[in-house]
Amino acid sequence: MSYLENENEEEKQKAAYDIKKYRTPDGAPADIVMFTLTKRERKTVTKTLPIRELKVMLIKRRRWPFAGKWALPGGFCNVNESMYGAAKRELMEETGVDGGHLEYLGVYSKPGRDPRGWIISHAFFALVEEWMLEHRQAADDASEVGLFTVKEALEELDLAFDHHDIIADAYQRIQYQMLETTIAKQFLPRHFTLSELYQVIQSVVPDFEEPNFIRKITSTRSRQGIIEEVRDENGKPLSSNQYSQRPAQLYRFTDLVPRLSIYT
Amino acid sequence: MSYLENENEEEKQKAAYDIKKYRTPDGAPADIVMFTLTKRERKTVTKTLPIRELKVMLIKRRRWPFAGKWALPGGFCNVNESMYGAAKRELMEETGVDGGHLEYLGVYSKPGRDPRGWIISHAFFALVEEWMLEHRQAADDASEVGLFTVKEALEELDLAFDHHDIIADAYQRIQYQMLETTIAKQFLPRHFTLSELYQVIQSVVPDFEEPNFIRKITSTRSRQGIIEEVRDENGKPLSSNQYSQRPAQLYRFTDLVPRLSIYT
DNA sequence: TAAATAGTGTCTATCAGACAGTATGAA
DNA sequence: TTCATACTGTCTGATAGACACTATTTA
Repeated sequence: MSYLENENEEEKQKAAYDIKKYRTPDGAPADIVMFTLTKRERKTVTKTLPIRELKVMLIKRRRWPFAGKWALPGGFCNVNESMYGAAKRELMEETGVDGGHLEYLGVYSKPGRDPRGWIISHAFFALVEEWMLEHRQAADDASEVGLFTVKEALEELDLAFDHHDIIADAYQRIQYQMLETTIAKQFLPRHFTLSELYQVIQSVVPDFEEPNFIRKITSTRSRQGIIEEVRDENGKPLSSNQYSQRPAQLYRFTDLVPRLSIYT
Repeated sequence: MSYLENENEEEKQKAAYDIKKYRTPDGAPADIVMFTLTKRERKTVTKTLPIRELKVMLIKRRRWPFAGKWALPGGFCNVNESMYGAAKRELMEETGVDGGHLEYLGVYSKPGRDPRGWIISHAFFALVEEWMLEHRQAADDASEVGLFTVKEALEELDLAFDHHDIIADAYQRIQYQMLETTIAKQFLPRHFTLSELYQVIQSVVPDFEEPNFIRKITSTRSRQGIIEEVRDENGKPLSSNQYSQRPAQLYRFTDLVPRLSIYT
């Protein structure tokens, strides 16, 4: 039973509604902070871990506004898609790949942030693999593509719009998530050694230090937990000596979603 | 040095830019999930804790669309304010109070979510005190105001728009935050007993159970930590027998921001 | 054999978890 | 005195953190 007296009243109100009575936004783009963890083999005598560095992908704007400045890749949302859909489409256009981790970051709506008008931007962050960024085709409103360390992007570049703030926020978010969730798996092969895991964490959260890392993660939490040893069909532990002389046990993430609490 | 050949080129591009080339959104409202923890004294012989219940404030819509249905309070963002500013203004209009915890939740943009057109909604959640909701004045597009338990709101009411999803997401978020951050302080007086804290946590996260709660929180983490005993000017511990026969030690939250990690 | 990384032994202090027992003040 | 709530004692097994030690491979 409707609150309105009758259907007729509803129709009348609907007809009287004027969507253009107030000023409306001039656009709602999705901007994406695309993080990748580069992996560069070291040319040393002995086997060793590759150098991993967290980088962010930027494009140089060709047009007004902020022509010539580095900016986040992004594009306007269409009427028939959700913001997440727009971001997914953008990510696909930039990488040519439909995959990877894509997550909403927040809204950026400070008045005056875009000289084109009232533009409410939606930031996402994506975790992609390095090779995904190589197939990129220069889009219409962009020219060069660059991969920068987060430090470079935040401290050395003169970024377009409020993209400096967005990248800073995204960096903070990814650091939290690296420690509180299992997103490390986005940056690792399916099977990995504990040194690799440790290195991945450190390359995203430089302050992270845990002298007894292996001991700790293999003893308690993880054994009931978030990672597990990889074994072959006979139950024999699998190891790899790709990055070390002595072969190291391989691990994989389980599907367990860790829940943290400050009260337990 | 500019990427453009000269200032003239920039002016030309700017003049040629047509903001109305594409269809633009019809509005960007901020909708607020206002949580409050009601506190009802029990009429018992002996002193006891009040009953606390997590509730959400809804208003009954008077106009099309969804006239007669319960909905989140909210309103459209203006061109000269940020989304957060719009939410803050809404919160002020609804409660008459400029305070409390207000936090961004996310964007809701599924095509067709609003029959008025292309309306991209921004959800916030607020933690307010019960008395703040009493001074509310009926706004133009709303009539009744209601306080519902989250369970009622999610399971029994037929809500407007996609507000069911929004409330569900907000509920999940507040549950995480209750366990991972110190937002419990938003629901407690400045000085509180550990039973009160325990009760607040449980009223937001019903599954939370910790038999040795007092022991745990007073021994380790908290002693270096998130809460501390309240003492008078002579260093004598302060206690309260407001809710119990035997007076209980009072505590307060410190300014420490807890950092959790699955790897330590 | 030396070098490099992986992993274990071992020790101590602390913590978790259980549960019985004591303390305080109101009814 | 009884009752309700607030603690404390005490025990066991697990964990954290440090650091020396052993293991496995390559050069």
